[in-house]
Amino acid sequence: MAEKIVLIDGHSILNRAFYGVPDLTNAEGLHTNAIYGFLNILFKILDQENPEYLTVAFDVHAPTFRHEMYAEYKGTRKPMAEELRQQVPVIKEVLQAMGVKIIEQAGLEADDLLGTLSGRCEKLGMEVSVISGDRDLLQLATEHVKIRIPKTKQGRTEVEDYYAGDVQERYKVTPKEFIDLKALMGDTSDNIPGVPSIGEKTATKIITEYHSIENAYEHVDEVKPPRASKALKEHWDLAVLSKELATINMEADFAYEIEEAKLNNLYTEEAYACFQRLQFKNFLGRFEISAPSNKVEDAFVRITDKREAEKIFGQAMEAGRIGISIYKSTKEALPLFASQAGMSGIGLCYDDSKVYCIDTDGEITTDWLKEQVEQVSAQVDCVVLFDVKKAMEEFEGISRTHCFDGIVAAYLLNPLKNDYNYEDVAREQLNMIIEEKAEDTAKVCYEAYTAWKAAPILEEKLRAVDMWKLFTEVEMPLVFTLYDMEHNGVRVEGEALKIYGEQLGTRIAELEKEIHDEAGELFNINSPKQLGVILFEKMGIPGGRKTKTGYSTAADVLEKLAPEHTIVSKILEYRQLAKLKSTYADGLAAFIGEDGRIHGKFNQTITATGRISSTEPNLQNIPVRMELGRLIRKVFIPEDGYVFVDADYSQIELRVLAHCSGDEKLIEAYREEADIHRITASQVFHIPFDEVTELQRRNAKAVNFGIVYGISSFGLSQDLSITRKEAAEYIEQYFRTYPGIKEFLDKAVESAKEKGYARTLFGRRRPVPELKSSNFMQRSFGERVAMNAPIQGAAADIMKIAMIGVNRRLKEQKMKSRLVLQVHDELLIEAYKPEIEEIKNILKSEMEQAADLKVPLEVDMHTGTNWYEAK
DNA sequence: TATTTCACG
DNA sequence: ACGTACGTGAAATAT
Repeated sequence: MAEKIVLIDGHSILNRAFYGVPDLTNAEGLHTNAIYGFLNILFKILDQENPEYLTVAFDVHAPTFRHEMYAEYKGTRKPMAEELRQQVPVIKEVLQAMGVKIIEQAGLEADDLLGTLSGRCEKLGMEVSVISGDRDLLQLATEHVKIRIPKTKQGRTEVEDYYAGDVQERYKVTPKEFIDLKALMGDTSDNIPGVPSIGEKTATKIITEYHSIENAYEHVDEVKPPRASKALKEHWDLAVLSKELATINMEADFAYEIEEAKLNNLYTEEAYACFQRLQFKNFLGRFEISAPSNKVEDAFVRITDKREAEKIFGQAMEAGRIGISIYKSTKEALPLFASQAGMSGIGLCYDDSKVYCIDTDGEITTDWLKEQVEQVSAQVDCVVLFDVKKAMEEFEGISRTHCFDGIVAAYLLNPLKNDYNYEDVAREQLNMIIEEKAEDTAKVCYEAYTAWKAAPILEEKLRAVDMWKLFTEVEMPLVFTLYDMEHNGVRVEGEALKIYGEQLGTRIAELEKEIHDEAGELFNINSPKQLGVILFEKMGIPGGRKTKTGYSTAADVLEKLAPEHTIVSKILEYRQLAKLKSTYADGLAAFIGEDGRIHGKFNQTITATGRISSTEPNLQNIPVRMELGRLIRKVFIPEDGYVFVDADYSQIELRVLAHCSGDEKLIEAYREEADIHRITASQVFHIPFDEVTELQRRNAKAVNFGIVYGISSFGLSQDLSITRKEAAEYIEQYFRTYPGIKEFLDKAVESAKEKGYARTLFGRRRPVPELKSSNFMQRSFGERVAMNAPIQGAAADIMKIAMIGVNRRLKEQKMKSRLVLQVHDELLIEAYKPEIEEIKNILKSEMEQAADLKVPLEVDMHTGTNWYEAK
């Protein structure tokens, strides 16, 4: 059997993949759809052909790939979309990592490289497959050179194959004649002009008869139809030029060593790393779990002997920095008790030579281990862990001043990722790939090693981007503040919650019956799909917006219909109650612990802007706007002998904006400490303060909010139910009144475009990759993000600083009062009655002094015997 | 697992 | 011509 080579037209396949695969992005915000599609095609071809050789050809300069959708517009060559452009170097990296031969040569197009190579290989007696999305290459087909054109049909890629005979069959001309065919009919997508007024039909007729344009020209007077004859005479120069353009050079001069194209194992460690970074999980299965030749693993030691462990902890005490990891055995604990399963060992690393896994299997008890770790933590300069807050479930007493949390550091460096773990840190910071299927001992050692090894690198990077201070003075202390808050929990009255839920249940059942009666049939009201059909088809109510799956039944759509149709208002009420019952009444009840309190999680590494998030349950979205929902807050109660003190910042984001923009008028407005929205209305609409109407105030308020979100006329018009034009006028008027703000927002966008990230007062960064998008919508989103992130982020920073301060005071003064909730601009403290006044002082001063802005930070405070009263 | 809806700042 | 406000999380249904 002859040897086989596969030749790939790199840009053509990448381009095809880009438009054929829906947009994908990895955690870093890098677009990956074209790479994914390319590899899909590559693997499919390789699986089918199993060739001995493989080569991918690229053009050196590919600045003007046209958008397929614009191909019909003659001569319009759009610059390559940014989302595609950024993937070109990455696919080359991936191919290199897989050991695939890449050729590119200045001055030569990929076509010429492919043509020449296919000829050379055929002469060597090989079978050649050329993979391209471009039909131009059909001229290369012979009996041994097969042109393969992948097509994406309904998500699946199918490949059309053309040997010389297939070209003849499909186009009625030989591959060589195909060039002449192109010369006559032209190809707008490839900037080949062709002869005017000659299309595919005529061209085929002429070439099948005369076999070449030259021969046709010799018999030009006989060429039929007369229209074509005339065109050929008049535009002969165009035909010649077109033929030249369409002809692929098969004699190009470039060096190529066939042995370099020999296909070896594609599934290398480097390739594995690439695929992990790109998050191509379904390709990872192609990799054999090859044992890593990692030297680090030789340093792993499992310790079960207490004497040895003592010695090791003794040495660790002397170290400057230690890395620690925890593992909980999954084997022994029954799933039912998994949540209670204690620690069964730790990983410990304090230098390059050894990484220990200290196990509680033998005489070493968990309590002893905890004691050792806590003692060591106080001795060394730096204890590195991944997820310190979680580790504190085991090591409550760990040093609060010497900790370095690897995931928090990784989050600051890139807050856009979905999750943070030591495997990613090892890969990103240490260039080390950790195999998935490592054993417990290996895993725990790898984690401890990564912690120890990566910390100085993370520190260096944080310093380099000016976030070291933010990390050490805000984020790390916050870890412990959040731990305390979670640990404290908030008391919730389960019995009252149950009654509330039951009341909702009764009313929900009534509404359900009424709705079904009016609809005339039983259906699931919770299903937007079924509901849409009932309302807009069966009942014939004029539907509004559509979603990608059907009619929108969102509240703002239904509200417009409610006055006309009683069923719609009942549905709205049903929705509201169903939400309250499922999410809040039943939802919260499930989280009440044995101690009668909810210990929700406060997450530090979730949001892109620096805010904290709340889960299991979400305690940051307890209803407040509607009275019925707000009643839920009555079940949040303090312990006996305590009351709630609730403190919230007054318009912290607008104040941050006033400070950052330095706009004199806005700053002045805040110094007057009056109703800011009213002042805004008065200044924007040129009306005396006292004559501002409620409507004007509401509009001004909406604009103020809009500014913080990254204003757009569309968004504002939606919010105020006005036309886009009117909204645009409001905005323009606003910017005229506060020119400093306009300037600030413009600069925020400009700076983010230039630097690639938005930045807060305190140095926190948020990358904004969308700003580089060629897609208008994406780019506009990026612009709004660039305006919003510095404001929302700085407000988050300020609150974090305040929380740390408040918690520190509580501890320093050994108070019984405790911090229980944070809701972005609000803190809730369960205050011991004798301490109430002091708590108020602490809250006020720590919150107002958290940052020194050009406008005062103002805090509103209330007390109450439940959260409803205290707000 | 994705989509839709809706609760909060 | 494009089709949106910024940031979250949970529940339910559809796939």
